Amino acid sequence: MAQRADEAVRGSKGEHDSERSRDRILAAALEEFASKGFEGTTTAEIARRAGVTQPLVHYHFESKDELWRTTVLHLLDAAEATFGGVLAELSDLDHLDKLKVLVRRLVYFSATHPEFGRILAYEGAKGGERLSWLLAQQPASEARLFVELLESAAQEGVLKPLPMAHVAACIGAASAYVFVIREMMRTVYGIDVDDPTVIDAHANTVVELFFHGMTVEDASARSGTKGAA
Amino acid sequence: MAQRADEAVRGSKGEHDSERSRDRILAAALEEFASKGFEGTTTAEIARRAGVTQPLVHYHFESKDELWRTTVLHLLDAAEATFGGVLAELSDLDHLDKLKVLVRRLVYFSATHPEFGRILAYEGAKGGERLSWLLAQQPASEARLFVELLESAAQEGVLKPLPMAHVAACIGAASAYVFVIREMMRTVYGIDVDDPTVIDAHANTVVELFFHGMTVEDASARSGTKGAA
DNA sequence: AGCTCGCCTGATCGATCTATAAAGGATCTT
DNA sequence: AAGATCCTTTATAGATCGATCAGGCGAGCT
Repeated sequence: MAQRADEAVRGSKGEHDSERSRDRILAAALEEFASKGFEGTTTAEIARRAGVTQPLVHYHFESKDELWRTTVLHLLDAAEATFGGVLAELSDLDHLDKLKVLVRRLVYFSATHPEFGRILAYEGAKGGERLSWLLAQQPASEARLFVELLESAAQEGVLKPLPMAHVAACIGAASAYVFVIREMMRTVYGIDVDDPTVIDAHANTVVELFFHGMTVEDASARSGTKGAA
Repeated sequence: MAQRADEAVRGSKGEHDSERSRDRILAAALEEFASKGFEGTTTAEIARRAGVTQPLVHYHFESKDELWRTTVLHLLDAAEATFGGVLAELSDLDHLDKLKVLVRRLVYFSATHPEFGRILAYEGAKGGERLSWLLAQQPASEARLFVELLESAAQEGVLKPLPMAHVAACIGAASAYVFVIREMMRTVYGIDVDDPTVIDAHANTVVELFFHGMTVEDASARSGTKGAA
């Protein structure tokens, strides 16, 4: 119709915008799929948000399903960029320090890519083909790798003997959830999870909670108890 | 069509089944809304799952929206049954014990009513009228009450000075998430979150993690470190 | 200039969506 | 036995869904 928004902004350069349109559609799809789930998302709304017509979505992406998979692959690329090779980079550290870095990175990733947690919650709840496909891409094996690291640390004696799959799930949940339920955090607590200060505070809180607990244990005056505002 | 399933089971008694149908629709709606979100759910699928025809859904509930609200109200009733008056019941305990009981109850509620966490994640991500309505029913104020309890404990010196809204969010997330992403826990870790043993293990893990942390702190041989299988 | 190729749009199809209308049948009242 | 009431169904309206198709338009090649 009338929404083309920035055609004029690009000016008379007349450069290709095929890539441009495709990217806009992908970005719009990410928002839509993350906030309404697969079934609740319509290609028409994606197109509207991207400022293109609905058939163009099917020109660039064969089907709604393929668009979803492409969207998720982009998210997984971002995850790869954040976590890829991190274990090699941290190979000099002991298990505990390794875990701390990983947890902070997980919080950071969740804050910058809350859509991942949302899609995971959405698909992880009901199962089905899309979940199987998603997990088969790699995150399942990476999750198990994280569990193995926890178990190594436990065998080493630096972590308590806990069911590490549960621990991993708890850490993942605590890291991601506040960013997943963005609007609720704002409404209930008045917290803006996009605020970098808030992200730091959350990372500090998660690390402190999971590594040392929230209880003040007698007289142990640990050093790094920096609970931000 | 042909799905009436249990008409014969009821036998010749000829009792009213209006209540029966209504309840079946509500139960079906709960499953559907929780697993596909509001937009992704169709009244036809709810009817199919309940074994009734689609117009009957609109006979018992004015609209899809009203059906959603009624469904959520039922969930909130269950929450009220689990948490209502619990603070009075625990008024003799100190803050730390109070919190431990509350956390265990939260895990239990999340395990028996995973739909609540799913709907909360779904609506809490995107905001909007339904989220506002949901929060206005009461859970927002109860969440703040929980935060206040945490803050009291901190002022008393038994908890560390942490941003308690974050702590509350972490506890809620860690308690509920494994049950929310039921299918994913099964696929990735092979854990069946419906197993009572697993629920207990999770409660133990959450309490241990949040109160004392997962790190083995020097020589402190705490008593209650019962990490299940 | 004419042709081709890639990007994009308008028109539209069949399926499915929420919701309504009309009527069938069981039960109860009188 | 007739009528009223409640629960339920079939039929269907009007909107919207994912997807297809034919055509338009601009850039680049010949």
